[in-house]
Amino acid sequence: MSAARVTMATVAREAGVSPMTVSNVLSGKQSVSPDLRARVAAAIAATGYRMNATARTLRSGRSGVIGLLVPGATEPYSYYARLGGLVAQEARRHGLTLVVESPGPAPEAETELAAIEQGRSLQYDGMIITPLALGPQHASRLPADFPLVVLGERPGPLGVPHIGLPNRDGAYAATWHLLEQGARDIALISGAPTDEETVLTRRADGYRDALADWGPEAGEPHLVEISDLSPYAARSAVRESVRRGRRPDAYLGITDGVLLGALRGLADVGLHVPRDALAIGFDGIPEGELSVPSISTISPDHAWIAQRAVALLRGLLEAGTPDDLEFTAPYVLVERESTRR
Amino acid sequence: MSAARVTMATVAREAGVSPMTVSNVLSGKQSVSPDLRARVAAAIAATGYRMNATARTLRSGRSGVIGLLVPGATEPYSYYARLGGLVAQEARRHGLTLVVESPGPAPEAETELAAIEQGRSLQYDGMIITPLALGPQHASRLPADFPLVVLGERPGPLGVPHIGLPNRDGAYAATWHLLEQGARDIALISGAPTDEETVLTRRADGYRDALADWGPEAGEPHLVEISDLSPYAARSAVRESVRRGRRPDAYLGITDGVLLGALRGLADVGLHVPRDALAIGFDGIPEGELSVPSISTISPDHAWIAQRAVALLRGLLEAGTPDDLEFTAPYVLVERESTRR
DNA sequence: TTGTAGGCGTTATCAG
DNA sequence: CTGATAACGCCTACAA
Repeated sequence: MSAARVTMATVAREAGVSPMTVSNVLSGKQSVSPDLRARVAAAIAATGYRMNATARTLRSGRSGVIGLLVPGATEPYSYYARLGGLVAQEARRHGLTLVVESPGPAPEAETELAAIEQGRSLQYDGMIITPLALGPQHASRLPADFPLVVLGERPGPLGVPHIGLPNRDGAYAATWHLLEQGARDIALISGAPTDEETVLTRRADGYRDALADWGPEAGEPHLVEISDLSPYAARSAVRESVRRGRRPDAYLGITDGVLLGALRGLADVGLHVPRDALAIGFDGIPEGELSVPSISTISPDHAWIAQRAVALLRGLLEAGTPDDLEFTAPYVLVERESTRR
Repeated sequence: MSAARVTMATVAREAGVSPMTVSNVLSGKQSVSPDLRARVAAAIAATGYRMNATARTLRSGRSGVIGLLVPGATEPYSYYARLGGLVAQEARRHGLTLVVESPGPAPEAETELAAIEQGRSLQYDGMIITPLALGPQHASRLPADFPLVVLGERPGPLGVPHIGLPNRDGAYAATWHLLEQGARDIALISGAPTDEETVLTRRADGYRDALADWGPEAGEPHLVEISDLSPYAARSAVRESVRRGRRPDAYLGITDGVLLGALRGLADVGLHVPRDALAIGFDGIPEGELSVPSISTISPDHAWIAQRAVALLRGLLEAGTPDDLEFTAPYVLVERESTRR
């Protein structure tokens, strides 16, 4: 005995009304008399009916689902896990469902494009994306008629709303804070510099500018180079750099995750923060408050970003391209144990 | 000028074939002559056609999407973030797409049921769920004809495949390890005990049994009670318990996240692990390897769980209910700094 | 306020 | 190997 399919027609028959009336009751669009409304509700309960969202989407052209594309959300100390939660909450407030797509942490343009394609294919109403690998050269391959909001450094100027992070200014503030705390030999822990403008180059700019503005006694820029932005890479890179005799009096981590890996690397060689070196990160992940020592950080306003991203996407859905396309998230410098002498 | 809709019919016209042939080329079900295959491919490229997965799902009854329901995946130190990544990877290997639904960390049965309903409504082929609040009393409200695989403690015996964690045995092993390392006053950091069988009660059982088996000198069971399973709750609970004069020589955290919060709480009052107390957790989250000190833990085999969960779900999709419904994940005790004298 | 007709884009089925 | 037909479950548009 296979369970009979229950559709709106089934419910309609049970309630003695037309399918359209069932639809109206469910969507609450048209006004339906209380009598029928009750009969339909009873019939739904009796039949165990559940809406087929797929059919609704096919017909109406709207799914009520938005996608969030974040790289490496399942990696340890990922900034994106936190952001994802806030965006989901904000989406729910507006009656939208959020689904998260998270390709691996390796930034591959094809993977990112495929994830966008998939969201489009699944008829998401739009997506909020954080491209890591997409550059201006891929701009033409982004679907033109698919609402997109870009977070973080953008792949060149597209006609797409964009929420940037305060990368340069934040890194500047972080570096300045280290200098104020007495640091005079600050190492930046980051990936190899590139020609393109990325989050790495922007933050490195802020770091260098701060050192330059402070004056000669701020010391020269110095990079502890890591192969990827994982805490693991940072751990071994910092450990080896210390073993090779490099002993800066402060570290600026390109992300909080990287900085936490660096702290672990320092512990590996018996060094202690803030006693032996100061340290500050970037991202404001919650784990930074719980670590020992807790880490100072540049914390962009994640709630602001989530709210703005969803608002921009909703604007795209309802009103077309807005006037203002460029936004930069506010930030605060959070001072914790890792920069306290 | 609005972009014209491009459907299979458009492609078919461009290629001079029927829509059915386009469908066959795309799905690879039927064999199509190389000539037509090439013409269709060219037409797809020329028109910029993308499949509408919604329509395909409606007609075929299969979406190729499976849902993963994990509570609090975006919370700091969540065990589920890690697991989600592995399940996604495993699903991809089988041509399935995984989407993650993550209600907040608060265990509310209605929220969990709603998330399952939503997955069903969106025509997911099935879901892998980790119910926190669902109990036997909700069993009847689970959709009967919707493939489900349950992870963790199950809401009573359902006719549903279930992968359990080695909760009792793992907690036993963890406690025993602390005893072997010399601990004689071990506190369990956990939520208030309940009547129902939950992850909390199972792990507490293992803890108590190990103390009993060791003998009188193992000391009495002692609970540091936390209001929820977050690291924040653990931090304040442990800190306050120390301030009230409680000074056990070891802690067993009900989860790694809880234990990391506890370490932070100990640091708040100037206590150091492993010098002043030993500590071990449960879950094997990657952050436990990176913290200072790194934490010993009971680490269930996450890859095994992910693989088995997807295999079970696929079995449900293709072959109906399997013979074996009950599985328990293997685990290893990972010894790190937090239990090294 | 309620009902009827038709189609959203795809694929199952079966005939050619 | 290819194509015509119909249907998946719902909602837009319009009529009653």
